[in-house]
Amino acid sequence: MNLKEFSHRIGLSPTTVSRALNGYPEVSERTRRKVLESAERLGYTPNSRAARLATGRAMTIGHILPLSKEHEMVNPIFSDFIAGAGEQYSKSGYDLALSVVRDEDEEEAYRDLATRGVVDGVVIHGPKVEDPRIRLLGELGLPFVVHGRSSRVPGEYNWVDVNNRRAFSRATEFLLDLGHRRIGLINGLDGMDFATRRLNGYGDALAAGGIARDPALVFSGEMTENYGFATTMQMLDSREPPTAILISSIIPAMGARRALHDLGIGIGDEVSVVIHDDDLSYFRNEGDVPIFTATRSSVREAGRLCADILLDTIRGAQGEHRHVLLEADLTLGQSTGPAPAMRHLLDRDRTGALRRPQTLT
Amino acid sequence: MNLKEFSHRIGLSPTTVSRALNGYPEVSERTRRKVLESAERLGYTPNSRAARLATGRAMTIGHILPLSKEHEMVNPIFSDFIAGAGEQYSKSGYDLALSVVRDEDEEEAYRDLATRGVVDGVVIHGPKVEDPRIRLLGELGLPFVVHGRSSRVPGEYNWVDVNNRRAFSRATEFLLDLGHRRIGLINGLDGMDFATRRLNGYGDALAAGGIARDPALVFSGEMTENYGFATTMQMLDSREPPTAILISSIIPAMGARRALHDLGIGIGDEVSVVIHDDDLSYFRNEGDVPIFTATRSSVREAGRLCADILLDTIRGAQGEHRHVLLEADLTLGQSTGPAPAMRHLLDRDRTGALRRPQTLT
DNA sequence: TGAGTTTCTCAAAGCGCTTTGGATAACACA
DNA sequence: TGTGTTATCCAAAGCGCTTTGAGAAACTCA
Repeated sequence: MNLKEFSHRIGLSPTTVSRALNGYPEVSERTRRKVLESAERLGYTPNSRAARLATGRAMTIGHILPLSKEHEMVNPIFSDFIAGAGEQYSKSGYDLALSVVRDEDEEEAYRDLATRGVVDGVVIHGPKVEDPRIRLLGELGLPFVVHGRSSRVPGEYNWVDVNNRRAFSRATEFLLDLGHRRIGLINGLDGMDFATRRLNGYGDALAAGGIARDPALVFSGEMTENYGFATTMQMLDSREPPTAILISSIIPAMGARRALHDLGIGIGDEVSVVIHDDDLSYFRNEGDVPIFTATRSSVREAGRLCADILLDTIRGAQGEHRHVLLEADLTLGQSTGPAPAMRHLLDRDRTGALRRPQTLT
Repeated sequence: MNLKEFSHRIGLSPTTVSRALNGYPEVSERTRRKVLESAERLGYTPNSRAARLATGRAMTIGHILPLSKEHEMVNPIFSDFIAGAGEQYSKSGYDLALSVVRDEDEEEAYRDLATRGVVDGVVIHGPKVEDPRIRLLGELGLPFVVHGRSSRVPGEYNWVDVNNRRAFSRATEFLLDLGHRRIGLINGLDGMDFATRRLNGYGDALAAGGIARDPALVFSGEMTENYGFATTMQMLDSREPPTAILISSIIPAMGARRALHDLGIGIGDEVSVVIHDDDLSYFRNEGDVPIFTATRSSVREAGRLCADILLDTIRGAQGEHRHVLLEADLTLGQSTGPAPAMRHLLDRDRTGALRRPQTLT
């Protein structure tokens, strides 16, 4: 049923019905209620295709899901982010358009979305250092928000990010306080902005503690289970293995755990592990005492925030660009303990931080 | 730039340009090339909003991502499925619309997509036994394909499914052959069609082996890491613990592994584990010898197949509904070995199946 | 009762494309 | 030169809605 027929059936003009449905003030509350109720009863919903053409608004937000060239891997945080953002879109009557493209076609995909007019704005995922997409979208005049930030990009833009540098310097400090001196870092892919910031945070804390950075203890790569396994194996197989490891995501942490178990090394005992936890819905780091000591920040919440900011921008919130910097909280889990050399201090332990991990057997 | 201006600039009529761009035969190859090239050069792309209204086609496929009520969990296979399907959509010039809704609003969401005319077809994810969505979409007249199947639903429909029953009966037989007699099953949520079929497959093999099903060894729930941990703990804490466990996904398998390690039980040694592996891109069960013995079937491939079938249906492939039943292959990993009581047979082992797992230390 | 206000109707333009049908131009062949 | 074919053009309708402006009807208040 279309507007013409519907309005005819309920004895009103198309104009009035359209106004009633779109909340214009020229129609009385009584009529509006009547229209809304009749629409419900007769099952009339305006055709979005027509409305989009008429208004010039797509009422749609675009997300681009790039498949990494190497492993054709999907970003594991993507679906939780989308869940958060999608919730907000629905509330505001917006749809979500998802384009799956190979890495190298990503810029073209943004251009395409813009010129075809199928979205009113987009979200940039996984920004790299000096990410070219930010400039591109500025030129295209398409509103956007970045999940993360991009270092060394001139100008202002909307973003929502975790304070990665701070999170990783705190995590490193925490390990230093426990007496660890050789601390490994299993980081994200080189060139990713978040990975750079985490590396800097790690470096900050080491420098403050007067410890030299050992390149043999720092890894970057795509964050799979196997990557965590292989890097952990490599570190522990070396002449000077670390006593603690920092891991950028819970997924490679699974691999690290597997490596440590295979080697018969106790976690939180002989080797401590701290992870960054995106609070993925299908992979919660939970329990009375969480499995891993972690810096945590909900990626779903970040999705909600990005959506809110983008929708505000699209609805014409003039003025400055908006930024949200989320602090990650450090939560204590079973995976950390004093460095082996520090074990004799255990009796004197009075801080929660130095408590030995619970054992479950 | 719109069609009018573009066609004027290149000295052709809008009609001819539209025909050239849409591949109609009334235009010569020479002109078509000229149009295509000029469009590229001047950056003209038809406005999709207008095209959609004019043609009555949305050129968009809808996917609904329901958030489970209990844990607000996102289906972890969703993003890989989408990656597969999305690839095919792009190739055919289709867009993907994603709606994130709470569980209980899902049917309403399909209705909405249909009446608003924003999609030409939809994919049904995670079908339950007697899933009401199938009937609903039939009534709405919206083309669809189901990823999975739904038992006890009358009538025909398009689907792509793994032979879950066969996969799990084979996995169970495999364990029986290794001498296991008490085999646990950590399954998906009750009521999910795939979970029912897997349970049946497990039951088939036990029955064929003359073994009674012990309800204390069968679990169903949302497939999180913690679920795998808790159920494994519970089973092994019982008076008659299993010597082997079947797990419906690699994610709870992580939890099971954690439980076994915490209890100091050797995997593949004291307790064997077989998983179903969806071949998730961020969580591959790989290695020279895979971590887990597994029944494997790529969910991304399933996404591609679903997309192909749906697009064919939309493009008017008349005739019967299409079905694809994928067989899962059983791949041997490090997580299985003969049942403890069978250990004395090891010397006589001549089959690959009975080979003890490699150890990495 | 008349002026002002509110509510609704009507007619029409416009969004930018697709699609149809008939007219015209260009070309080939006899 | 005429006929038939092919390539292009033009004008116009239509997709189903939004939005505007002008005017009629109903109501409110002095």
